[in-house]
Amino acid sequence: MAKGASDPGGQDAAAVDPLAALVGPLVDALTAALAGPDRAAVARLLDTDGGDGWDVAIPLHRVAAAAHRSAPELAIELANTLPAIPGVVRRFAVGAYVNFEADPAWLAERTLAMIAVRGDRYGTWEGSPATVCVEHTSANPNAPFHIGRVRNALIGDTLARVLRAAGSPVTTQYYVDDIGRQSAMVTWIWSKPKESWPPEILETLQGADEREERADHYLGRPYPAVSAYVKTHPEAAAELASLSERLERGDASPEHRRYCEAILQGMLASLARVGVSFDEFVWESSLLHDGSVERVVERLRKAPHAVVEENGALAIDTSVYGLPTEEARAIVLRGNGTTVYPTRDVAYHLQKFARFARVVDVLGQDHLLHAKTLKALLTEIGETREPEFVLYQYITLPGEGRMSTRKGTVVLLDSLLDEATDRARAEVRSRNPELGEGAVEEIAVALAAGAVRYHILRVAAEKSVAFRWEDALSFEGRSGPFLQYSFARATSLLRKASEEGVSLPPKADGSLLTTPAERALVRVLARLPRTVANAARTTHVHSIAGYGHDLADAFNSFYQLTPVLKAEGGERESRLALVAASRTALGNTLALLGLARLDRM
RNA sequence: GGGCGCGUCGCACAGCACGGACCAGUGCCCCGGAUUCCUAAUCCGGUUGACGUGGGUUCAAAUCCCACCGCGCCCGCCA
Repeated sequence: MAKGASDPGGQDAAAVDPLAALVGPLVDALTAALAGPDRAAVARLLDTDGGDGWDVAIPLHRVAAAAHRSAPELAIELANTLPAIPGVVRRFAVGAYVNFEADPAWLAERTLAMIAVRGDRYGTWEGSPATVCVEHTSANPNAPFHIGRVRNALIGDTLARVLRAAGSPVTTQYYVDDIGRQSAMVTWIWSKPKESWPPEILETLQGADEREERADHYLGRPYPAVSAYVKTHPEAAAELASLSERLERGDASPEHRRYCEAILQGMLASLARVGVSFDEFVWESSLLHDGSVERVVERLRKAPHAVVEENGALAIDTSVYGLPTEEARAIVLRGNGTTVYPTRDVAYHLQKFARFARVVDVLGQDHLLHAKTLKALLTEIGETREPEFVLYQYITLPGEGRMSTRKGTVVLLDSLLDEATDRARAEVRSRNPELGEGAVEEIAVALAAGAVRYHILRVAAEKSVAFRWEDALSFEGRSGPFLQYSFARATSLLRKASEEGVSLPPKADGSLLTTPAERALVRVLARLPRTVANAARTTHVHSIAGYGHDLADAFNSFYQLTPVLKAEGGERESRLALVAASRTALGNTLALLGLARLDRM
C-alpha cells in the first residue's frame, strides 16, 4: 500500500535502477504540474507498488486540500494535461488518484538491458566512500553456537552484504571476550586435573571423545555445570574471581588464550557452514594490553558525573541519562581496581570511531541497557559520535522460552544443520539418481545451509521467533531452497538452450513479453535495486528475504506457464533473455542473503 | 515498580519508516486440478478468515497519539 518511491538518490539512479528511469521523469512532470510540493515530497507521495492496470499512482487528497481544490477534479485535470512521459503509455484518474501505466515493452527492454549490462552488480549502488564497521556475533568463546546466538551472526552478516551492495565499504568485526567471567570458567575447569573435578561437572564429559568432537563442543561441555556450580560453591566462585582478575591484569597462563582460540575456531567452523565469516577479530585483552582501557578509565575519572564509591569503585551517575537502573549509576571500575565490560567496550568503540565513519553494532535486545550505558559513557568522556544499534529479539523454544547455554536449553546450530543435511541428501538422491556422492553431498550441504539461513533471516529482527523443527527444515514455499531451486531451474534452462544452439539475443524485444506472467516478472526484476537501497537504509534485512521469495515466485509462475525453448523465433529469444535476467537477479539476491547458488539440485 | 520490544486468518510471517483507493498480502494446513513438454523442492484454482482492547487525531488509521490488557527481555562491582 503506497510508498517505496523514496529516492535513494545521490547519483544517477537511472543508470542502476530501472524504476528510477520510469519514476524520475514522472516525479519531474508532477512536480512541475502541481506547483506546490517539492520533488522529494512528490516522490514520497508516489505509490510504486502497482495494481490493477497501473504501475505508479499518486493520491491527491493532500495536494488538493492545500490548493483548496477537489481531489477528483484535480486528478482528472492532471490526467488530461500532463505532458507525455517516456515509458508511460496511459494515465487515468480514479477518484482522488491518478494512475500511470508503464509501457510494458519499454520497461521490459530497459530492465533486461540493465541487468545484462550490470550482471552481478545489478541491484548494487555506487555509494560514498564512508566506511562502515559492522560488529556482530561477538559470542563468548565458551560453547558451541545454538540457533539463538546464530541469529545475531546471520543478521549481521547479511546486513554487511546489504550495506556493501548499497555502496558502502564494510568491515565486519567479531569482538572476542577473552577477559570476562564466561570464558574464565572454561579455563578454570580445564586447567584442573580431571580427578579433582566435582562429580556433577565431570559427568558432563560422559560419552564424549575429545578426538571426535570439535573444540567448541568438547571444551564447552562443562560450561553449564560450572556456571551452576560456582553459584553454590563460594570457594569456587572465589577462585574464578581471582582468575578473572589475573586475566584482566594480563598475567594469566597462556593456556587461557589457547582454550579461547580453540573454542573460537570451532565456533567459526560452525558459522562457516552457514556462510558467515569475519574480516577482523578484536580480542578484548588487546585493549587492556595496549593501554587503551586505562586511558578510558582516566577520562572517566574526570567525567562530569564521576563518583567514587565507598570501597573505591568508580561509578558514573547516569541519572541525567534516564537509564532504567535502580541506583541510577554505572560502575566502571570495581573496588579492586579492575574494569567492567562497559568500560572496556568504550575503549573498543573509540578504536572503531578512529577508523570508521559509521559504527553499527548488532545486539540482542537484552543488551539494550548496555547500549544505552555505552552511549552515556561515551558522552561522559566527551565523545560526540555514537554507534548505531541493530537490536533483535530472541529465538525461543516452545515451553522453554529463550535459549540458554547456561541452562542447557538449546538447539545447536550443528544439530540443526546435520538434520537438514540428512533430509536434503535423501531428497537430492531420489531426484538425481545419476549424481555421484560428492555432488549429492555438495548440494545437500548447500540446501541445508540455505534452509536454515533463510528461515532465520525471513523474520524481522524485532520479532521473537518460536523455533519449530519442522518449519526450520522446510524446503518448500517460503524457504531458502525454493529460491535456490528457482535459480537452478533458470540455470538449467539456459544450459539447455546453449546445448540446442539457441543463443541470447543482443537485445530483447519487449513487445513480445506481454503475458501477465512476463509482465509481473519484469516488474519484480525491476524492483531489486530499490529493495536493496531500502533494506540498507532501514537495516531491515528480512525485506531481502521477502523480495527473494517474490522473485522466485514470479519466475516459477512464468516458467510454468510460458514455453521458452519450445517457443519460436523472437519470442523464444526474448523469453530466453528474460530467463537470463531472472537468473542474474535471483543469483544476486541469493548472494545478498548468503545462500549458495546451485546450478542443479 | 521503571525501561524497551512485540500483539495481523487455525499456525507462521509481510505490510507500519513517510497514514491513502481498487479484494490487508505471503507460506503452511485443507480441498480440487496440472507431468508424452525447458527440474512437480513447481504451478493453477478454491475454502476459511485476522489488524489485542478502548479512546483520540484525520477527508482517510494495521500504520500516528493516549490508556489499558497479554507476552518477552532488561533494571549486577556478569558479559
